[in-house]
Amino acid sequence: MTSVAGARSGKPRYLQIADDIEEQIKGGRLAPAEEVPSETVLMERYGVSSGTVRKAIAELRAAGLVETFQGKGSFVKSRPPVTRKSSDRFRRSHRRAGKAAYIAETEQAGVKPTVQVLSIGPVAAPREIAERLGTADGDKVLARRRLYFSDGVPTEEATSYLPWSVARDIPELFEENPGGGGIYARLEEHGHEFAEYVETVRARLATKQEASALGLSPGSAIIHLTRNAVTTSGKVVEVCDTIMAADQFVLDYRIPALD
Amino acid sequence: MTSVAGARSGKPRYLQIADDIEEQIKGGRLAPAEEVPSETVLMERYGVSSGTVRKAIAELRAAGLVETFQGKGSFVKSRPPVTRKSSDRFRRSHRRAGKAAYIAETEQAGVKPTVQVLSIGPVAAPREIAERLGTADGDKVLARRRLYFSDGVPTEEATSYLPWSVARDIPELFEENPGGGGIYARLEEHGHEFAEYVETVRARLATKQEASALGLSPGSAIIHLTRNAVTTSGKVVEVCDTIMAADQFVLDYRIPALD
DNA sequence: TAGTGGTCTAGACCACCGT
DNA sequence: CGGTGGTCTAGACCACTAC
Repeated sequence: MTSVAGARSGKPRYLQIADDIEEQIKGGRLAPAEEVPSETVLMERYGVSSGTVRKAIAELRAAGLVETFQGKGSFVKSRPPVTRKSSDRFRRSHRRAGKAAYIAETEQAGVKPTVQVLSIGPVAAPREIAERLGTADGDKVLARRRLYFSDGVPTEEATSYLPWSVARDIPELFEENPGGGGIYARLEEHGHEFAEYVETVRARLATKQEASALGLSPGSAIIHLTRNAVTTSGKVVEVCDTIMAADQFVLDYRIPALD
Repeated sequence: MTSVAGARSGKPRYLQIADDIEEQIKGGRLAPAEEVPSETVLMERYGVSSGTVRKAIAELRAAGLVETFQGKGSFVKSRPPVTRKSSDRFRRSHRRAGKAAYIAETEQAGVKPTVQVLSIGPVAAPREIAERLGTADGDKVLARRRLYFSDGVPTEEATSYLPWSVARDIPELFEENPGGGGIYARLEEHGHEFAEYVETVRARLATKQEASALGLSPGSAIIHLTRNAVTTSGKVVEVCDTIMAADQFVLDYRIPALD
């Protein structure tokens, strides 16, 4: 019956509560990784019902300030270090030094990189991938799916697609560890000399699957990067499709001035 | 008392409802700009209470499929055309043809571009901008803030910063319309020959201000792009800071293979 | 004034986590 | 087991829109 609620001061109660907790976080009174008071406690403290508290927490989650775990509670997010993806990470000199692109760039950021291979094997090429590879929709391609971690935190899920005609001759591409310098080094050893890489960047909200794969709260932003590796003969020998947690990456690109 | 609910088939009811409506949209049974049935109707149709219907609609809103207006209803979003930002948009030939970068790229996408100048004038350089320009924090710089529209829909808010020492000699930079080819054409006319542009891409959720400036629902993803314009003498003569609606842009970059 | 979405209540049961 | 968050109900009142 109450009703009461609503716009005592213009602003919805759940936003007032969210703002209050946000200030406590930003003011340091709630430290990173610390547990936010439970819903029961907050209901009593603010004199509201469960639904209102839950909307407030949902607001904080959407803002990326807390994450919640069923049965455990809500916790202040610790802001993880940013990994900078700079556009010189594909230099041959890195590969000659035995470093794949991911290792080269994250080491630079002072983060310990690890990789987990999720699957390697033939698949039917999805439409967009086939278009980029210049093959037909559904053609057999080699897919290498892997998950990258920075200091143990999953940050990036990447799938490389290679035309079967290219991949079948290079046995290392079917190994979990393709050897020093990564798959690009192996491709160059087999006569595929790279001329350029073309990257396409999109950003959007994470789907449920992506969020859980990267350990994100639903509603987080992700960067979707697709890269074509183009050889001097103009052939696309690899397409890499990557989903990254947006808050952990900054992408740098240099564009030469042209006429 | 009921309770009932919960996991009849593993999946929460509100997600089932959201999925059902999503299929109706993707299957074309709910056309773009069409009104989604009202909450009252949906409550009856699915036999659930208001809260459940509201969560389902919230899910669709988060996925960017519908937008809702208080007192009017929820409507299927018409998917606006994607503007592709390709990395050759700074070619001099575009400028010689009298086209600024934004015009060149959106025309290509078949969209009618318009620009609204929000402000032009001296400001104290924010820290990150000063760093990029190579001046001191708080130095006087010329700021040009403008809002870009595609087919009348706000899509991008950009602020250009130029060192005062560069800007003061070029009167056109203080005009709303800097003339054919945009400010880059004027800078080149005054002896600043560009060597390269360095772009930094970030993605995150929109703040409240950004969301309202771009007409987005809060919680939408945005792309934050910052560009340095570097001359052949190595000087940064402009820094452009841009906030874009993530669902309206795809960024393309070409990275030459280097040793 | 009738209909819409926006907020809120005071409960309920479920699923998960720790002890 | 008790505590946590996750889902849901069946209402209520408020604010806005359209007629």
